[in-house]
This record gives sequence, structure tokens and C-alpha cells, in this order.
Amino acid sequence: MLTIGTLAKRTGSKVQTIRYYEQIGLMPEPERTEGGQRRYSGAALDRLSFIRHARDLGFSLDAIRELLTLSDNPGQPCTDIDAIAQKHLRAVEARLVRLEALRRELRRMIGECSGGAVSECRVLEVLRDHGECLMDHGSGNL
Amino acid sequence: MLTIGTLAKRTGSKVQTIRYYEQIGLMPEPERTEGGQRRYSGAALDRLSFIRHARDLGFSLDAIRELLTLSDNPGQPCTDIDAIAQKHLRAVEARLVRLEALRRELRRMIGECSGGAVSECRVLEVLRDHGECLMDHGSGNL
DNA sequence: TCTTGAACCTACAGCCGCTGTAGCTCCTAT
DNA sequence: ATAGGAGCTACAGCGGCTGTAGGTTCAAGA
Repeated sequence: MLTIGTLAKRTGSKVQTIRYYEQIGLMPEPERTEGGQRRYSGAALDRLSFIRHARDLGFSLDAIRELLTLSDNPGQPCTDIDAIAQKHLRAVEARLVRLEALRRELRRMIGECSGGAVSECRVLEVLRDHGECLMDHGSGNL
Repeated sequence: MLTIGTLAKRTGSKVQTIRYYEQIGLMPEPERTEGGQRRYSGAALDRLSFIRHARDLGFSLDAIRELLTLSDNPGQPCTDIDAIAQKHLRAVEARLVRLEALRRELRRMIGECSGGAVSECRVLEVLRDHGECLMDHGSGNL
């Protein structure tokens, strides 16, 4: 039986994060000592590792919840799992496209500034004049 | 004099966002009608356009606040402005590196899955077995 | 066995950058 | 005069944690 601190260390999480996962129903309520402290099983360690790893890969907690549910029916085809992963991949690709445009625009802006006075700063000019910029508006998250 | 709704339309913001910017001191308090409604000048339109545009480029509200302050001293050299922009560019580049690694890993994971049963799903296997994944842990935001 | 002090507990506030809601009041066009 | 679109304030909620305050429990050493 593992304490919450040990579980945290083994999975690279923070103690509060684990309690938070329990609170939102992502981790099940563990056993408690007589004094009320949480004690975790190996299964809890596995589950938390899964969650943390999926988080490292950028999956949302909702997606992870679904992945965990799906993994409880080992006989089913893994179509749904692949669909979640592919949807996430597409979101990542979209973000990449947008971030690349951002980088291009920032580089251009900075490159054009000759380092003179604020009044002639290209960075500010680009920010002021909408037409000078090639970025589109707030189309989602970076 | 512009109403808050007109200002919102012209800058592509939402009305609540404008009020929020006022609340956090990013936009100055505008004049009011006798009935208490906000009325904006052309200067306010310019300032809000600047803010929105900088947001489109991913600058944080804190960075924008600083940019706006710096732009009030047109005689100074624009070193500080360039520093802010460059710091932001570096952050964007770092995020790109991480997102590219993410894409690579997701593609690999999805590509290896042959579409059989959940119990043999490569996606779940990779998520379970830490050692199979080439991603590093939670080193900052995606 | 007792004492320390590290680790645990709950409850709640705060982060960023908005967005949405409820329940009003105001302004303007007909 | 009236209708209704637009404005107002105040506050809660999103995601995914993180940090704090103020208290309790557990395990190791004396």
C-alpha cells in the first residue's frame, strides 16, 4: 500500500493533482487508514501512470476519461480509441500550422526593426496597423 | 463617440472582453452618458485594436501592458520592445519543438495500431508503458 | 513509551483570458 | 408612448491544476 506522496513521486505528479483527479472522478476513491489517510494499490499506480502519460501527450482529461472507459472492454474493436487519438492528432496539427504562421510573423516583425527609437519601431507599427500583418484573427488557440 | 457594441464590432472583440480589459486596467475608463453607458473615442479604438492584434500574435496581457507603456515614450530606443517580442518568439519556438515531438509520437502510436481488439491496441499500450514513448514529461505547456 | 516533525488532511482561493448568465436599465426608432 | 435591442453590474464557470492556512496523523529515533 502506497501513500499519496509515494504515488506522486513514482508518477511524477503532485499530491494535490492526485487529490484533484479523485475529486473529479478520474481516480477512484482509495482506501483509508484509521486516521483517514489515503492508501493506494498497484492498480491505482497503473491508472495514474496512464493518466499522466496521456497528459504528457496532450490529451484532455475528458479524452483520458473516455480512453480509460474504453480500455475496460478489452474485447471490443479499438475503433473508438483510434478515433480519439486521431482527433487529438488533428488538433495538434492544426495548432502547429497556426504556431508556424505566428513564428513567421514574429520573425518578420522583429527582423524589420532596425533598433532605433520607439517612434520608428517596426514591432509597434505592425501591431498598430492591422493591414501589415499576415496573421488571421483569433481562430482558436495557439 | 462609439458605443461599446460598435467598438466590439470594429475590433472583432466581444463586449464583455472590453469591459474585462477595463476592469484589469488595460483599457482606460471611458466617458459615460448620463444614463451610465460607456462612450469611446477614436483613441480607445486604436488602443483596443493594438491589444487585439497583439493577442492574435499570442502576446500575454502582461506583455501587452508593457508594450503599451513603452510606446508612450516615443523618444526612447526600442530595445525593450524588441526584447519582449524576442522573448515571445523564443517561447513560440519552444512550443513548436514540443508540439512537433508530440505529433511525431502520436503519428507513430496511431500508425502502429492495426485496428484489432482493444486488448491489443497499440495506442493503449503506448499510454500504459512508459518506456515505449519518446516524449519527455510535462516540460511546460504544449 | 514518548516526542518530534515530515507528511498527511480539508477547504478554499487564485492563475489566465475570457465567456456566459441573471436581472435589471437605457436609448432610439417608429 | 412604446417596444425591443443594447447596455449595465455582479458573479460564476471553463481547464488543469497550484498554493495556502490551519489542523491531524504516522513513523522513526531517543
